[in-house]
Amino acid sequence: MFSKACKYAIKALIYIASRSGDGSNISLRDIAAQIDSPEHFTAKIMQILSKQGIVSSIKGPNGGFYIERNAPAIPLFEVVRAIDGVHHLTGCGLGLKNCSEDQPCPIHREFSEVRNRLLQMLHQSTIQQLAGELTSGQTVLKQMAL
Amino acid sequence: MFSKACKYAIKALIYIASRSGDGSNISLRDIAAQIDSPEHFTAKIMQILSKQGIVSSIKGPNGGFYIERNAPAIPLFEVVRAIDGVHHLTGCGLGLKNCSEDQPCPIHREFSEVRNRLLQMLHQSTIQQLAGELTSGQTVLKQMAL
DNA sequence: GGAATAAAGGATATATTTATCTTTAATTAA
DNA sequence: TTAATTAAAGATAAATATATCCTTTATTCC
Repeated sequence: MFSKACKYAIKALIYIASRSGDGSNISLRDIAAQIDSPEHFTAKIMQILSKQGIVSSIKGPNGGFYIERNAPAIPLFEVVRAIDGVHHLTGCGLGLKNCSEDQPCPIHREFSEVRNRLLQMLHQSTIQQLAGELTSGQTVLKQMAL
Repeated sequence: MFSKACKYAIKALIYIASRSGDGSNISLRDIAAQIDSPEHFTAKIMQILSKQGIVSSIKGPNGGFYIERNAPAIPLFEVVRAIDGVHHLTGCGLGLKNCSEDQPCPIHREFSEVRNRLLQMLHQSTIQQLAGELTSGQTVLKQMAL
């Protein structure tokens, strides 16, 4: 559904949000350790998120990434859009160039319904809300390896 | 959502089903032309579908692929399973190894709901039903290029 | 100013997916 | 039996996604 890069991005942002607000910055190393991701690859993803203004960063000692406490909530949709783009969220399920009500692909109707659900979910769920559930221990970002 | 290979598979099967039943076999070249796919890549996909018993084939002149007219309906789920596997339909949305109600990832609940919808859709929609809609002109398998 | 820290950026490597090319095997028809 | 046709199979290439490594830039602390 989401690329690995996008999964890392979502997890990283939730972790940062769960630790941000007290003025401390979260280092890449910390992020990668907490979400169980390859550090350098995660760095690339953070750079994209940073350029897009989804996350802020500071260089140097005690530097790292952060999200302003009173920043507007970030819908998951924004993250997916930044990393995976919107095509797979809006394009034809079977890859037709101009699939529409007018000239629908064989799964147009059925697929639209499912994907509208997904879009609705991505717009409703925010990083901050999910970070809250992480902080309260209702959810986890990684698990023991087998 | 689906890999390119899977999209080709779905389109190919719908086309074959829409033309099968009168005893004629559909050649690879015909399929690739009708669904606008790379012929040799499509061949690989058809080989997988053939090995899995989802489609039948005959070599030689007048040979090709076919689906028995009175064969049991093929749910889309079977096709996706054969080509993309089930992991992305059942695994954790964020890639956790043992995501569950017990130890849920941050998007577990929201994602499960969406994906159950998708699974429901994949189980309900069948190649034969979609082929019928193609035959009756309600849907199309390809469109003019830009 | 110099050393240490941490993100940014660039270059490269690996893995996977997608695509193409060539050969082989099976079948048909003449 | 030979030639033609078509799927199957194997090998290779190209494109993309994932991952790693090295250098540069900004900042902090001493």
